[in-house]
Amino acid sequence: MTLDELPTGRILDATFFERDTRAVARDLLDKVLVRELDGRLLWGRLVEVEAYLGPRDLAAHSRGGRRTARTEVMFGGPGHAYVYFTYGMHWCLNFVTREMGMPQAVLVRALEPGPGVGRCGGPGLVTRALSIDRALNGVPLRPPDLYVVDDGARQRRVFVTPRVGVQGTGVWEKRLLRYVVDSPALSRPVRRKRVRTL
DNA sequence: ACCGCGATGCCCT
DNA sequence: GGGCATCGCGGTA
Repeated sequence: MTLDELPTGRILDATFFERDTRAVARDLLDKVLVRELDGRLLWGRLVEVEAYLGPRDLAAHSRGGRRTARTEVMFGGPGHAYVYFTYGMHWCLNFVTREMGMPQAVLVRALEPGPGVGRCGGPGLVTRALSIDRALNGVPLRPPDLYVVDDGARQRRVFVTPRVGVQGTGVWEKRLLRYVVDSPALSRPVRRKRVRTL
């Protein structure tokens, strides 16, 4: 087996995503995100994600049950991509979780990049490296565009921290909803003092 | 190491 | 008009 072979295995389907969002986030770590584009395969191993818990989560786009053109795909059921634009230049990729009508999601923050894939140490870098933009908003997480594979790799120890860039939301900015495994590809390194094991 | 800030455009209880 | 689930650079140390 060569290093540039795509890891193969079971593709995670909607039943995987139709669960507690924190459990989905944790279980996604060390799975492989695959992007197919013009017959090319771009992939990376998930090492950093965040859970966004819907209407009551003041840091979520769907806080207060906001249902707008932007948030609409989060209401559409599990196993779809939610892609949004921020800071005038970055796209961010999420996986929609929970049953239809429950607007929750997991934000993809970092990957260990596969061969030929650029740095993925941050949500804007992930989408740039994998050519993900608004064209993928709402697509189902299955071939031929975008999907997640369980290649059987054993999951490393999981750490939890507060979410990045979440401020001014009271208790929500302290909650441990960022899930990481210790990897050089993280957007911010695991610092023992600020991290708990899950 | 940390901190500040500019870029840039979309969203909007 | 104000804020934003970001990034990279430049300054100070």
